[in-house]
Parts: sequence; structure tokens; C-alpha cells
Amino acid sequence: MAVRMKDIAHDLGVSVVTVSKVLRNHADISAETRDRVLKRMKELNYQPNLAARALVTGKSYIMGLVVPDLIHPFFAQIAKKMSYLLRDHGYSLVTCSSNEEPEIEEQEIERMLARRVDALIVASTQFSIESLRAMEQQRTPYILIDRKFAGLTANFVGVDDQAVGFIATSHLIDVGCRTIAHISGPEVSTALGRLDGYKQALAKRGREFRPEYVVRREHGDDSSDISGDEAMRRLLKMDPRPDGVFCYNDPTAMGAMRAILEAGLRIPEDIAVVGCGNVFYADFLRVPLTSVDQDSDAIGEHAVNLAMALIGAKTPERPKTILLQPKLVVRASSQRRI
Amino acid sequence: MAVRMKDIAHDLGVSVVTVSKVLRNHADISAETRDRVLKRMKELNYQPNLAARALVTGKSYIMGLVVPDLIHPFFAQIAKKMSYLLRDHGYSLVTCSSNEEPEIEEQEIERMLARRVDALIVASTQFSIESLRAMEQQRTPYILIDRKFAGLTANFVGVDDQAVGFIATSHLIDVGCRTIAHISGPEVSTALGRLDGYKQALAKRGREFRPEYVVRREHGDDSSDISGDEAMRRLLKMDPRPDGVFCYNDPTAMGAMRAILEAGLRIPEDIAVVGCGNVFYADFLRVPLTSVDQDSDAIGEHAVNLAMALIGAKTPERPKTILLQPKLVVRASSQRRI
DNA sequence: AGCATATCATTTAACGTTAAAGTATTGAGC
DNA sequence: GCTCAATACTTTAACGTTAAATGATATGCT
Repeated sequence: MAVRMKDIAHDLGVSVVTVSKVLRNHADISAETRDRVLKRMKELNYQPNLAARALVTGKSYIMGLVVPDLIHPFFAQIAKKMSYLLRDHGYSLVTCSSNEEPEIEEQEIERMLARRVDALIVASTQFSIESLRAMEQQRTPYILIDRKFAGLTANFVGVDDQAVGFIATSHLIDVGCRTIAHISGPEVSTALGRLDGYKQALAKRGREFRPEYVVRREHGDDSSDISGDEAMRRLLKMDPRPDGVFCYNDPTAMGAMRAILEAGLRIPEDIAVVGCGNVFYADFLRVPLTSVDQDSDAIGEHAVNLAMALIGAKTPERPKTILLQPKLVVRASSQRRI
Repeated sequence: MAVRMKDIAHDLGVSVVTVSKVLRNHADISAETRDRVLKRMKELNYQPNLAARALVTGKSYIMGLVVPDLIHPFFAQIAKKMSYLLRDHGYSLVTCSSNEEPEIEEQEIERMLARRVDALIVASTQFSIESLRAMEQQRTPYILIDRKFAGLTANFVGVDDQAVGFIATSHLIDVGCRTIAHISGPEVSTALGRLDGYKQALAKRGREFRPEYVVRREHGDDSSDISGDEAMRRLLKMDPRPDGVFCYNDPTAMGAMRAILEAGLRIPEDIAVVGCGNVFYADFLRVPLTSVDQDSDAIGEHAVNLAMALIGAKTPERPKTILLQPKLVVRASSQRRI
């Protein structure tokens, strides 16, 4: 069906290799032949078969991206940015939403490896590093984003999660909160890092860390708003009631805000709220949400650049860690007169 | 680097084809040989090279998806649902965000065709059907989603946009709005269809259609909120001022709501607002937004099923159109006491 | 015994491309 | 006139897999 080099070669009475060389701008082709080939290519709208090329060159020009949830703006933005940047490198992006399920993630990584992607970018939902084994074994370069594994030296691009927790909590202290709660996320490095930052901020400002004011959400990222709501309801029953909450991410914060408002309390007067992710609609929420920005674009860009470097390297490089510094975007949900 | 059939065949002293047959569950292999091969495959963690297989079978088991904006929850949801469903068919999804640029879209479609994707799903930003030519020529099955082209009989899956405009506008009439404006979108079928439905609803209820109350946004989907804001500012200057607005999509409605609130007016008392898309955070907005739901999941599901049917068909089928009926989700932004 | 059939495996060729090596032809240099 | 080099191609082989044809051996039937 599709046009092949063979067709063009046959039409012009040259060899297939000559056609191939024209396509790849080899030097040893006369101007005349080159023009004839190019002309015929255009006429037939020839497109090289990338699968065949991949087979012989060993490069697929495909990059894989596995994220827990494609709808989450944080990951969607990374995917968009990557797709944009990869275009100029001649790459395509194979995407997969693992829905926070380790099994799906593992299965999908294996499929991408079977496709011989040139590199893999993974925001893992795994608790163990078991699924990374396959990538190591195939010696396919891979980069972890957002979530890392303790004690594992792999390429990593993400924000400094301790800093996230630290600046969010420090801000709540700055605006005068006395009892600051934290709604934490699932058992992954991001949640643990932010919790750590929360503790550090409390310690630095001479506040006592009280474990009962840290609530762990039940669900994964999928329905963060619901679990944020539930977690907040529990916090509202505490005595003393917290007057500030740092939430694992923005959807969680949205759920928490709903719980607060439905309890007849005011934001930020009664309880100040800070989220993380800085979703683009944070400004449009019932109470515009103060949030820690993670700069998805920068993560996507660093990931692509690092991946390109890894692909280009002749020998395996030492794993690199790129830690981005988050910044706070203050909105109404935490602006109170002190 | 990677393990090949050749390695396994050599290890066991059988031919490569025997290994291949075991992999594909061919009948003419003895139980003993089968077990030996499977055992060795497991030991070496063998993964078949899908590029090589694609070359010889002519099926890549890759599906392409091109959308204007991956961050837009409507498209992100479709991508997620598709990625989920395709997994069970053994397919991978190659995604691309065209950023509403026809050139990128065309370029990316060509690249996907070069990869010999088995089918393409496209939410086109094109004004002409020029870029579809390549797909027709390669006889690669393709399905348009969301946006279609007048006078073109291609496979299509999307909501009935006239119905979208009709039920949104009828609802505004129902809640007592006298002067209903419409903020329209870019020059694509979705915007035109919704505008049409808006007109039909007005006509049916004996209202006069006044072109000056229809404002076309400047930007593409990329910064809908900003253009919604700008469009609304213009509408606020009109006399009489509209007391109801139907917005092309939810981000546009969010921008419009901001403009209304900043002008010191109330929603819905002074102006009722209806959007389209029913983004999951509609409920969390400053004023919870009434919106027409387009059911991304259903679109993704129908697209995958149709694509599978097209791939499986021996002869090209007659193009099919699947029109989904939208439904209104009423929230505070349009709930007024009549 | 003779022949057909079933079972299990092998050989050959192909998919569309590229890498590497080889072969004419031309022209320059001395 | 011979060598050497440069130019412009072609030939051969390979990438890892599958489709189709073929071969070998054992089994059953008359």
C-alpha cells in the first residue's frame, strides 16, 4: 500500500541504496540523481518506514512516558511540554496512564521496552524498585520524575519536596497560624518529602510536631478531592481545631476547602489553606488557593534534555539528579491580616 | 544487548521458527519443546522486538492520538480512557498535543503515518481537510473526534454540538433570562454547531437572534480563560446588558465569570452562566458552574471500539458517525429563583 | 507391506531499511 | 601511460521477526 524506496528506485532505474542515501543526505550522490529522487519522493509522497529503520539502526526515535494520571494537570503539562520538545528531535512520545496501579505500570514499561523505546520517563507508583529491573536489564536509559526511591541512584528530575513542605508550612506560620495540620498523600517519596519539610519548618520555628495533626489520605491521586474532604472532616473534630492546613496537592486542598466551608467556617480567617501543584484554575476556585508551584514545564524540559544526553552518550553515564526549587504562589486562601 | 529468538534457539538447539511458534502458541509444537522454550524465555526475560514483528506482519499495534491540547481535561480524559482500553488489545498509544497549530498537527500526522500506526484518532485544528489527505492516501484508518468537517464523510465520534447549544440556551431561558449572550469559540465545527443550537433554542422559544450578542473569542483553546474574560467585558458594555451567557467551553466560562464578578455583579442573580465540558473542578469554582457534559470517557471508548473494528475489517467500511447526546449538569451559576 | 495421515520441526524467503564494502568511470599528476 | 584519488554509484549482508513451503518420523489402516 505505502510507497517504498524500492518503488522509487525502480521508477528511476537506480538502486535502493541510492534512494536511501539521498534521503539521509549522503555526500556521494550527484546533484542530478539527488534531484530526480527527491522529485519522485515528493510526487509519491514517500514516507520512510520508521519501523524498518528502527530495526536496522537500533534507534526507534520513540520515547516512553508513564505517569500515574494523565488528567492531573501536573502530569498532563509534563506530557504536553515533552511532546512539544521531542518534535524537534524527531521523536514521538508514547504515553500511558498507570492509574496509580503498580501492575499496570510494570506491564506498560515492559511493553515499551519491547517496542525498544530509546528512553523511558517514569513517574512511578511503585513501592519497590522491582519494575525498574527490566529497564536496567535492557540497558534502556530511564529517568524517574516527580517520585524517587530512597537509596536508589537513578536519573531523577523533580522538585525538592522537602522544600515544598518547608515553604508551605513556613508561610502558614508567617500568616499567624498556631495549629497547623497536614493532609498527606500516598506512601511515595513526594508525600514523605513534603511531610518532612512540614516537620522541619515546625522545628525551625520552635513549634511542636504533633503526629495526630497529620492525616494520611486513603485514596491515590485518582480521587484526591474526596479524600481531602474526608481527611479535613476528621481534622475539624480535633481540639484545638487547626487554623492552618498544608495539603499534599491541590485536589486534596479543594476537597479540604469544601469540608471547611460546609462546616460553616471561613477561609482563611478560621483556617488558612495551602496546596501544592498550582493548577491553572487555582485562581478561579471558591477561595483562590495558595499553592506551591512545581513548574511542570521545567520538569518536562529537563527530562527531555537529560534523556537526549543519555541516548547520545556512548558509555553509560553516572546517574544525575536534577532538583528544582519550588516557589509559593500566595492567593486568598492564606492571606489573612495578622 | 536485548535477548533475541536466535539466542534462545541456539541455547536449546532448535530453530528460530520453533521459538517463534511457541511464542505465538502455534499448534505444531510438542509439549516438551514448548516447555523448554518457555522456560528459557523466562530465564532470559525475553521480550519480542515489536518493531521487527511490525515490519513483517504489517501491524504495529500502535494507535495515534492527536489533540489540540493535552492539558484540557476534555482531551486528557479521552487520552487516559483510550490508553486504558488499548492496553487490553495489546496496543500502545502515541500522543501529540498540536497546540492548536495546524502545521504541527499535519507534521505529526505524517510522522505517525511513517510509524505505520494501525489507526489514527484526530481532534483536528485544521480549517481545511488538506492534512487528512495523507491518511487517505496511506489507507490508514482514521477517526475524527470532537471536531468534524462540513461535507466530509469520515469516521466521527463526538457530541451533538447543536444539542449542546440548544440545551444550554434553553436552560437559560427556563431560568428566566431575557437577554442571552453567547461567547463562541474558534472557527471549528464545535463552535459553529453550538452557535447553531443557541440560535435554534432562541427561535423555538420565540426570541429574536441578535448577532451583536454573539462574541467570538480571539485565542485558541490555549488561553480560553483570558479570552473569555475579554469577551465578557465587551458584553457587559452592551445595552441592555445580557442576563445570561452560554460559553463555548468551561475555561471560557471561568474567564467570563471573573469579568462578571470583578464588575461587581452577581452570578447568577445578575447574570447566569453556562459552560461546556463539565470539568471535574466545576463544582469547586468561585461560583459552581452549570455545564454541559460531553462524556469524554464515552468518546474515548467509542473511538477505540470503532478503531478496532476498522483495523479488523478486511475491506474498507463505509464511514460511521457516532453522535453522543450531551446532558446538562446544573449548578449554582444558573440556579436562580424565577 | 504399502500408503495415507498426523505430528513436529526445519528451511527458505520476505518485510523495508541501512552499514559496509566493492566497482566502474573520470580526471589529475608526473 | 601509469598510478592514485575522487566521484558516483551498486552489491551484499544484516536487523529480528513471521509466513509459507518443505521435510522427517512415527502411527494407523487396509
